[in-house]
Amino acid sequence: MPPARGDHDARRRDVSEAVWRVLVTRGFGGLTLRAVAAEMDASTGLLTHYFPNKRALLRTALEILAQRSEDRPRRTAPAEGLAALRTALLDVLPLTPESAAANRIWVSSWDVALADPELAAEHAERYRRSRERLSGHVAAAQRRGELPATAATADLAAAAQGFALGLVVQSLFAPAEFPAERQIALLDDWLTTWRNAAPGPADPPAAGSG
Amino acid sequence: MPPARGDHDARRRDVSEAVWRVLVTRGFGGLTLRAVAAEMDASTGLLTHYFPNKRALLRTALEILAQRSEDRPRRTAPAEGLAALRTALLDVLPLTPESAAANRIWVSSWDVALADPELAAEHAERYRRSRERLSGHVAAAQRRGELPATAATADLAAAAQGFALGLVVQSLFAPAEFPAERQIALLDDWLTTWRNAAPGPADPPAAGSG
DNA sequence: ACGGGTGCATAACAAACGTTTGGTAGGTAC
DNA sequence: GTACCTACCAAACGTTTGTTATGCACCCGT
Repeated sequence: MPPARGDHDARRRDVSEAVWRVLVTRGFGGLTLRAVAAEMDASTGLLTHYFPNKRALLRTALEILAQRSEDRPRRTAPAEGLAALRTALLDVLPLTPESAAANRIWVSSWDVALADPELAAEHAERYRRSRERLSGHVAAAQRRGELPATAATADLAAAAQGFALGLVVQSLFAPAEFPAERQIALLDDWLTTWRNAAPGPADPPAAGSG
Repeated sequence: MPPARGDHDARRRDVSEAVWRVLVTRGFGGLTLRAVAAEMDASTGLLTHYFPNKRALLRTALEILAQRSEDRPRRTAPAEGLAALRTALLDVLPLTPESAAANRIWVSSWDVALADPELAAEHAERYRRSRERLSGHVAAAQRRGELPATAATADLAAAAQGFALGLVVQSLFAPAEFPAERQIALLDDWLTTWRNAAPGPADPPAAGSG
């Protein structure tokens, strides 16, 4: 039996957290084994002991990133329908410094991910799942008459995710222009507009035909 | 007088295009002087002859990226108001392979940009200008009653840009799920929903109440 | 036609990179 | 106590990075 089996996973988590800290300050372009090792006052030998190569380290870093996004202290749970959708989107936005750091890493990861088909597929899968989760809330909201039932559920979910993602990017580059209150206000305006379209005061001229 | 004055700028453009091609396939993480040199069948000596260092090369690469976005064959011009806003957003979306490549590079650039305050500031400025351009169309649409006058012009412009940016990211990672027609449909649904909110089911049209 | 400066390749450079190796400390099993 | 396995360090490996130095070929004004 290995002497310290439980320590193994804990150590891996230590490494991942050091990776996290490096990514926050230097991005993926500055992610090197030496930087990570220095960040945790260790040697590169330690890293290679727990990860076969840099790619594996990077992969688990992205997993940690995804997990942190899921395990992050959720704002609420009991809400349903449109309120639940709002909550889910609020959880994504960089409203706090911690969330801003996490989002910063997310955005940075898109460079490596887009350059590597395998990583791109994993990222795509994550966003697909996120969209499915949102779809659940959208569907509930549609049943409750809080969102227009005429629109496709998946389309509304995609629009919601897109709106949140875009707002994240804008906020990261111009934090002064997009303080937390404004991000929330923009989201609420958007949700309200869509909810007001729910009963539908009749939309004959809507005409999606370009 | 230099023997080939016109050639100089032309050569710089050649280099920039090679940079472009490298970025499309390998992203900013794979942008090296040797890769660029090989891409244009030249040596690294040529690169250093036209650019003092890699940072300068990267900087002009980002400028080329911005310029290409501006010089790209615009869809139309005569449109005004909501139609102009729609056109401007359509110009951003990755509806064609070329636009997808350009957007891919945009997204990739966020990693280097976020890690470098100077580049981040330049990026932020570009997005701010883009938002201002959109604001012009939004304001016109509001005057025409095509968008709710109750909402702040800047907020609507920010929401529009956010929506487009987020849709770009989603489309890049899941091109199969977001073909051009769906991107357009999502955008039109979004615009239509907002336009239907313009007269306001409870608000008198164009009433300027505080 | 001929010197001078430009345009660029060739080649070297130190630094930093990911990875590999040899070895030590300390715990567990027998 | 002996054998062994895990955890880890220190150092070195060969490669790739950005940058610099040297030298040749061409075009130009004179």
